[in-house]
Amino acid sequence: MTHDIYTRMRDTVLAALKGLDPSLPPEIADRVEVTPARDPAHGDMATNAAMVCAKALRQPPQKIAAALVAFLGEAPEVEEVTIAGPGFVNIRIEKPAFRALLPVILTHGESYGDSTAGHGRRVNVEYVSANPTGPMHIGHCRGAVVGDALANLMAKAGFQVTKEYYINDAGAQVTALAWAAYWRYLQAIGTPLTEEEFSAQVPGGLQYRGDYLVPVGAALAKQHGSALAQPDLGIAAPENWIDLVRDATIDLMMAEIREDLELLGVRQDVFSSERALVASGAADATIDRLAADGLIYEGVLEPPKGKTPDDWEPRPQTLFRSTQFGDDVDRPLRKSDGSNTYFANDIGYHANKLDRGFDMLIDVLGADHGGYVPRMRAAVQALSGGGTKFEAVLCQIVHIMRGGEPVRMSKRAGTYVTLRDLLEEVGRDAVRFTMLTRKADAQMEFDLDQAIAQTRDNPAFYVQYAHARCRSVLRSAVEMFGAAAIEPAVLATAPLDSLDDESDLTLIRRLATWPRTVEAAALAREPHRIAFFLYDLAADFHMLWNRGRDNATLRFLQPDQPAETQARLALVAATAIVIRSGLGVMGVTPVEEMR
RNA sequence: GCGCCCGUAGCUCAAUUGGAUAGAGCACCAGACUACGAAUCUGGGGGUUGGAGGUUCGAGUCCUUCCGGGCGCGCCA
Repeated sequence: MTHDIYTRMRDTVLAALKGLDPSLPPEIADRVEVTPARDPAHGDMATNAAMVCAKALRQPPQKIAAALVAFLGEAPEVEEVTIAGPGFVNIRIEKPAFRALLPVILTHGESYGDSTAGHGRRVNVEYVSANPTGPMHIGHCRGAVVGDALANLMAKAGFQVTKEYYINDAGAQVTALAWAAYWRYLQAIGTPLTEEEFSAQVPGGLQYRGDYLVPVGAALAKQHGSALAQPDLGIAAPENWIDLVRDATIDLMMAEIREDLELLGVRQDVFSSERALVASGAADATIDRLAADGLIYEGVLEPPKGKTPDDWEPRPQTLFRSTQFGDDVDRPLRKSDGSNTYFANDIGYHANKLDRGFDMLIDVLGADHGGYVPRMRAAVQALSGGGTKFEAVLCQIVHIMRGGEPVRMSKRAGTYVTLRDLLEEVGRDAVRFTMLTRKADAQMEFDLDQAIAQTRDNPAFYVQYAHARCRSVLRSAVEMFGAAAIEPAVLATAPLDSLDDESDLTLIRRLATWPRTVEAAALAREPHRIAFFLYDLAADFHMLWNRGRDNATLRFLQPDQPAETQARLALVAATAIVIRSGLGVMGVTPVEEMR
């Protein structure tokens, strides 16, 4: 049986509707929902059933509502049922039914809130996937946190999740990286060349001038001496060193990135290399597969309407018929030098994921890749025959704010903020929590002052503080009554009738919405909802705590009232469990104390 | 020019995916420490949800159209 009392009530409502008309169409029944009441004056929950079913049952909503009132009024745990507005049915639940949730939470621990909504479907969540051309920066951070939390969330909601990182280690950018690392190598062995002289010799000029490659150059020098250079320490023929330098540099950069991910608390299950994929011929094989289905052709694209690039010239290209699957234009797969476009390789990669048997592929991307989504969706649809869903979660840009002013990101001005800088200044927990306080697809301002603040306007702090307070109470309880007093199994048997204050019940009702919050957030792919839930839960708890100052009977620990104390400890322990569970989804530490 | 995303209190953002009187925090004003943690809490003012139409029992949410911002638009990834 589900732990979600709203789902249970919905089942009861559906049973009532079936009683009215056994032939109620499933698509109508699907629209019936039982939701927590927004206003406590309306009761505890409400259903739209009467309005939704009016047409199918050929009866006015009021009449259906009246029938529901009669039926639900007899249902167990129901205290009162009323009709409101155009046909809402408001339901008030007996308090013991809500209180009964506490033993459930205490018994199940953090698995309370787990859902089976995912039906064990195999999902691949790909995120971060930064080029290994430098350390991670703020731009990567949001995608990393959102992807990681989304994966955790979907796992909790009953999906079988694989976390994946796609290493973009093929193409022109890593060649440019190799040249940049080679420059640092030449410097390390004392080349007479100046940076400008060197740059003039590099195809496309020297990129990646950041000093993070200095250690790479030093490592190459240590291992190879001057063997990779000309005898005069000038530039040797690229074919003699470029593969070696590129491989070594990518390895070192990836090691760096993995370290950054570790510091951020992100651990992916699978790292896939674009270069390995290309080398295996997977991309070309996939193109052949599409060609066999008649989805590849040589053609000439029209220039974009209204804005023709200056250097536009009609050009025959190898194209994928993505328009057959809803894309705006067909997409090129080969560059003029015959090599694959990024898209072609990415098709190969997604085919690889399909071969691994996933039912669903989710890419967490930067919003600047939004235009890329339709073509990838088209490719996955073509390759899977529509059997596998492709989704993208787009992350909008993050603006860093300090002292009310935006921090301009500039490598030259030295205000470039790496992920490591951010973590050192703000801390992992605050970074992760703050990144999840906005819908992914909305621009956000990351206020450094706020993220460091130890006050209510820092949600990370506020929620962690609530958890710390819970643990503080439980520690005190151990001192007062012994360790056995806070054993979940013991607390689960506590008599709970004394939990009768409005703030007690508000907190319990909040705990009751945890399962549906998890499920809804997972199905909407919106991990930020967990952050908001926890913030509200923390607020309920802090409020109850302070009520105890005015009203001693609401204090958690009352040495002369063991029964009441036990009930309150059950509430505190259950709250701590749910906070811990939610923070677990977000990848934030549930701290024991804040001192 | 076309496509996608967005526009909600002075500011930063929510809104149970079409539900009832649109909610929090910050800022502002007024209050609460004899406490198990006052790093907290209580109360107050603040809104034509960018504008205008439409769909229906019901719209911040869906459709149309303007205005304003972001991103993208053939061999970058």
